[in-house]
Amino acid sequence: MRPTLQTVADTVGVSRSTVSNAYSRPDQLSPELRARILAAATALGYAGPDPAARSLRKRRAGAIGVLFTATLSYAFTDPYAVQFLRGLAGSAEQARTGLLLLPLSIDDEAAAVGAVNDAVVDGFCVYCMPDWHPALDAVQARGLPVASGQRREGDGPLNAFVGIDEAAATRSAGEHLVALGHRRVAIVGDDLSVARVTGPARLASPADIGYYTSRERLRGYQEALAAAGVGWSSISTVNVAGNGRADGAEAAGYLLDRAPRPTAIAALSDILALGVLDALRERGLRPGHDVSVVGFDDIPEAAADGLTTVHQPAAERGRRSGQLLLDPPTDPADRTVVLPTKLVVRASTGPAPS
Amino acid sequence: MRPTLQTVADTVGVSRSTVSNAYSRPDQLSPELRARILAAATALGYAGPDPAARSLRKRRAGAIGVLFTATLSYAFTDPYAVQFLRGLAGSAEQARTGLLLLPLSIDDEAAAVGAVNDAVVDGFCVYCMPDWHPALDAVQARGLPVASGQRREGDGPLNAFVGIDEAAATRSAGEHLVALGHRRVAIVGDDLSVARVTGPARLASPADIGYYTSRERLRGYQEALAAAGVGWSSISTVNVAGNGRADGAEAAGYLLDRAPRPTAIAALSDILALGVLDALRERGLRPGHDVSVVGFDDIPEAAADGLTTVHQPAAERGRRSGQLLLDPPTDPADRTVVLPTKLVVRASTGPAPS
DNA sequence: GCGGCGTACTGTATCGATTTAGAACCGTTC
DNA sequence: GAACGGTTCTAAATCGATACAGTACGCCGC
Repeated sequence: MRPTLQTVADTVGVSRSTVSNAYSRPDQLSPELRARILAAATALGYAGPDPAARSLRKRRAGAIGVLFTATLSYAFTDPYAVQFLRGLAGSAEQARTGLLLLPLSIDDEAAAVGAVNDAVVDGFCVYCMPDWHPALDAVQARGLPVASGQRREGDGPLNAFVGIDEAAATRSAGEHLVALGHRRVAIVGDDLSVARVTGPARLASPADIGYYTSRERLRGYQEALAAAGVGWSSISTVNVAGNGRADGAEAAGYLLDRAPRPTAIAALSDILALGVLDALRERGLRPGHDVSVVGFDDIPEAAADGLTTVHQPAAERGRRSGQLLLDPPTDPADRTVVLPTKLVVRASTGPAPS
Repeated sequence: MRPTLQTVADTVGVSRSTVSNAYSRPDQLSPELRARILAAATALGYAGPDPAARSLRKRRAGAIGVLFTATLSYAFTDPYAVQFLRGLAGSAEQARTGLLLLPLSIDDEAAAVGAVNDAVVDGFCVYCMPDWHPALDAVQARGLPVASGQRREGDGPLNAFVGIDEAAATRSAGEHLVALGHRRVAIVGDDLSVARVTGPARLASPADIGYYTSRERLRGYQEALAAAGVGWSSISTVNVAGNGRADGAEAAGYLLDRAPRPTAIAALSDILALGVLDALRERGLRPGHDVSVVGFDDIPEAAADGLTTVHQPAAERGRRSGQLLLDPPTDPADRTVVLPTKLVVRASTGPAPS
C-alpha cells in the first residue's frame, strides 16, 4: 500500500495537518518535529504531497492548456509559433505555471473533446484552430478563462482576445501592392480550407474559410484589391498542405509555371513567402522586379532575405495571452488587446513589370 | 456556489454515481435518465466532471512532463528538438496523453524543484538537463516512470534510457577527420560548462562537463584524436551561449581569426555547424578544402548545405521515450534502448590542407 | 490568581469525483 | 414464494491532500 500523509502522520504520531505543514508551511511547526517527519517520510518511501490531490484541494492546476490542431512538427517549424510560445511560457513561468500542450486531432473530434475535458488546467490558450472544431465548444463549456487570437461566435464572457487587426494588416500590404501597380495578384496560404473540407479548392469567398486568421487576412487583401477594381474572381488562391518553406515553393511553382503569371504573390506567412522566394530564384526570376512577394509575421529570416512583410509582435501576443489567462481582469474592456502591426517594405516588392 | 456531481444528483433526484455514469459510462444507465441528467446539468451550469478530482481518483494525470533547462525559444530553434518532441507527442497522443512543458530555471533551483513536485503527470521525460540539477533528484523522488537520454548516477530502477551511443558517434566522426589528415581540430558546443559555472572556460577534461550529451560527445572526439596521437591539451574547445546559428558563427570567428587556424571544426550540433559554415563563407574560406566542418544530428538543412554530420533518429528517440514512459516494460532490460547512428559524409569535410 | 497573548499542534470539514458491494425490480418457472 | 440471470440504480467507502477553527500550554504583567 502506497504511503500517504496519513501513513506518515500515524508513524510519527502527529496529525495529518502537521505532516502537510512540514512540507508546505515549514514555519508552522518546530524544526525538530519537521526533521522527524521528513525522516519518517523517506523511511516509508513517501514521495511528498500528491500533486493531484493538492490540485483538487487548492483549486489550482498549475498549468495552462495550449490547443493546436497542427501536428507539433508543423507548429514548431514556424518561428512565429516559437516566439508566441516563448512569450506565453514567460508569463506562465512567472506565475509558476506550466504549459500543457494539447495537440488535437482534426479528424477524431471525440478524442479532441475528450482531451480538452480531461485537461487539468487553469485556463486555455487557443493557438490555431478552425472555428467549427467542437473542441472549441468544449473549451467554452469548461468555464475557464480562455485567451485566443481568434474571434468566434459563442465565445463566453470570460474570453480574452489578444491579437492584431488581421484584415487591416493585409489591407495595408495589399494597398502597397496596388500602389506599385500590381493587379494580377495571387495568394498562398496553408489554412484556406473551406469549412471541414481540405484540399486545393477554389474559394467562392474568403468568408467561407474555417480559420479565423486566414479568413481575415484574405479579406484584407480582397478589400485592398477591390478598391483598385480587382475583383475576387481574378485573384488566384493556392491552399497548401502545411506551413513549410517547401510548401511555399511548391505553391509558387504552380503559379509561376502557368500563364498569365501573377506579378505579385502574397503569402499568409513568412515561411511560405520564403519558399516562394526559393521558387523564384530556382527559375531565375528576380524578386521585386519580375515578381513581387509579400509575407506575414516578420520572422528574423525575413529581414535577411529582404522580404517585404507585415510585422506583428509574436512574443508579446504570447506574453499578454498568458497574463490575461492567469489573472483575468474584471473589466471586460481590459480583456481585449489589439496589438499594432506594421508593414515592413523591403526589396522583395517593387513596381509591377509592364 | 459551484455545482458538482452532488448538486446535479440532488436536483434530478438520483445518486451521485448515476450522474457520474451519465458522463463517463453511458451504457450503465437508460438513455432517458441520462438525457434528464444532462439537461439538469446544463440548466445548473455544471461544466462536467472536474478533471482534477477525476485525476485524483483514477490515479492518472493524462500528461507527461517534459523537462528543459533552456528557454523555450532556444529549445525550439533546433529542428532536432522539434523532431524529438514530435515523436514524443505521437506516442502521447496515442495514449490520450498531453505534454506538460516544464521549462526549468537553472538559477532558481528551488523554483525548479517546486515545478517538478507540483506537476500533475504520469511520468517525466528528461530532455536536456545538467546532471547536477536538483530538479533531477526531485524527479527521481516522485517515483514515477522516467525516460531520459542521459545516464546519471542515482537513477532509479524505473528509469528508462532511450538514446544513442554518443561517444561512439563522435568517435566515428573524429576517426573520419583523422583519416583525412586533420590534426588541428577545434570543438564548438553550447553545453560545455563545467559543473555549475558558465562561460568560455578552458576545460581540463571532458569528464568535467555537466551535461551528459556534451560530455560524451566530447569524449568520443577525444578518444579518436588521442588514437592519432593528438592530446586533449592541443584541442581548442569553444563554449557558446546558446544553440543558435549565430552562436556557431561567432564561435567559428573566434577560432578562424587567430593563428594557428584549426584545419577542422567539429560542432556538437548541426545548428552550430551551419553557423560555422556561415562564418567560413563570410571569410571566403571553402568548407572541405580550407577548413573541414562536422556537425551532429543530421537535420534537414544539413543535407542542403552539404554538411558532414552524424545522423541520429530524433523522432524515433521521442517516440520510444513516450512508449517506455506510458507503458513501462517489466523487464529492466527492455528499458534501455540504444538507437543506431550513422556518419553521413558530405562536402564539408575533405583532406587537411598541407 | 487571573486575563491576555503567542506558539505549536490537533480535529474536522471539504475538495469533486470514482468504485464497489449490494438493493430493488424485471418476467419466468419450479 | 423463491430462485433464475440480468439491468438499473443507491449508499458508502475511497482517493490524498489543505483550510481553518479550536485547544493546550507556557509566559508575561499586575
